[in-house]
Amino acid sequence: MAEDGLQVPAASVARLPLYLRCLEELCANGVATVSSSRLAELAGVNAAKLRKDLSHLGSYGTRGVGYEVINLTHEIQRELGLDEQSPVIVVGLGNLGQALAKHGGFGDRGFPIVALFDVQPDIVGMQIGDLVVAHFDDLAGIVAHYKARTAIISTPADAAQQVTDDVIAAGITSVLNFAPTVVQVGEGVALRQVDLALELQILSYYQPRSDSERDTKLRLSV
Amino acid sequence: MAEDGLQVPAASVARLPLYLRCLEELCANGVATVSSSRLAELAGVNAAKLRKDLSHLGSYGTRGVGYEVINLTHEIQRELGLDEQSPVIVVGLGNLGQALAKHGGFGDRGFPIVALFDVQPDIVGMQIGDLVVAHFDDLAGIVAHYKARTAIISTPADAAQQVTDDVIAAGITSVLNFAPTVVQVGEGVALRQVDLALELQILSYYQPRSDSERDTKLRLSV
DNA sequence: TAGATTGTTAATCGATTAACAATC
DNA sequence: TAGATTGTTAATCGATTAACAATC
Repeated sequence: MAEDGLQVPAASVARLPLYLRCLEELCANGVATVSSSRLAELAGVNAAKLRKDLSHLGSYGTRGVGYEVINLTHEIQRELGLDEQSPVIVVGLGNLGQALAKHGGFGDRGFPIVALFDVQPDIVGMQIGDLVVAHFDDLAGIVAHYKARTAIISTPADAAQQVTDDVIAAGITSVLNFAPTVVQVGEGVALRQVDLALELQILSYYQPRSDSERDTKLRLSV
Repeated sequence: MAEDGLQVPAASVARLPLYLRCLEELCANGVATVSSSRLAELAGVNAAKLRKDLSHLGSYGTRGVGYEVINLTHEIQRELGLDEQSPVIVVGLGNLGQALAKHGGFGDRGFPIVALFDVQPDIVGMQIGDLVVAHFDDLAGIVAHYKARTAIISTPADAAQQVTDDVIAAGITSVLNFAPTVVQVGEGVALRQVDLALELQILSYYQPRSDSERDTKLRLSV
């Protein structure tokens, strides 16, 4: 139960947004009630794991029936702290940063992008979507004005640590780093790192290879 | 030892590209030898974990000395199957797809993007970087021509499953899905899914909150 | 009631980490 | 040799899953 102050295990926390996405799709399709086995199928996970994950939030299902879609949606949103909108800033407006800034998926899910920052003279002042890129020197005032707590870092690797330090100094407490380098943050700051090329390198290991001396790791479907 | 055909644990596989990135940075800085504790520090992981991960590849360190940077780089590349370039296709050239297509980081790390596909009349024919967007109807021939085995899916959610099925039918065996929906693949196909907004929702849980009835989960640094 | 499905238990599995013998 | 660091052991920790009593 959330009221107990018990932590939800990290592996469960990482799956809750996935369930949320599936629930929202069910809701959009007019489905009112869903069983753990059906929701697990949609999310691509084991049904027992899903029930275990949900049990950390409390008992919101009905035995013999399932979960009420709208109710469970709200409980997961509450647990994740998605009750209110969280303004987000983006630092580094190269190709990826521009795409992230124009990407509607953040605002749709409670994370409106409110400000963009760069230092390049040819990028500062550029209009991207509804926003104009500000100079990184103006960070502190703008972050304070919007009460932004979350930053997306999409700078080159060699700038990422300094930018991270600076946004934290300006009041940011959640950092999503897309720069291909490890950044360090102190306690009290939440951090996730996404490296797009790294994902392809992980996939490479599982790619069936016949040319190598190693046995094929996955068989093609029968 | 890789020659034994023993599988490297999934958690270790997911970290090997991270070590690789750190090693390449060390190499660029002219560092010839590195200890597990230094490399672990750069990668942001525990040193014992790093040594355990590397032990699955074989014994490539020297006690009392450390690891030779170039040698270890090659061993990790070999283990991941990064010996040769892997041509990649991108399907769905919206904001994100365009950014991924222009993103130099893939080609730099052995994954040159060789073809782009969409179905929208205003996108097919568009030049993005060095490439022109092809129609998805021409998928099979182009995949065969480039011998592409890896696909990046950046379509809307409602198209992702059909696109995934089609690229697999065309010969793709590794799929990196950015569409915000779960896609299912059969055996013999490797799959990873990245949902950008989902990362922000996970961060939200760990964001210190004083307004909630729940205790703050992380303290601000002392 | 009978059928269905949750919430939880307990067993298993896999990942992490400190410690240290091996050894350069 | 003495100091340093790997590779591995073993203990611990956390995650997964099948099974089923509880119960709608």
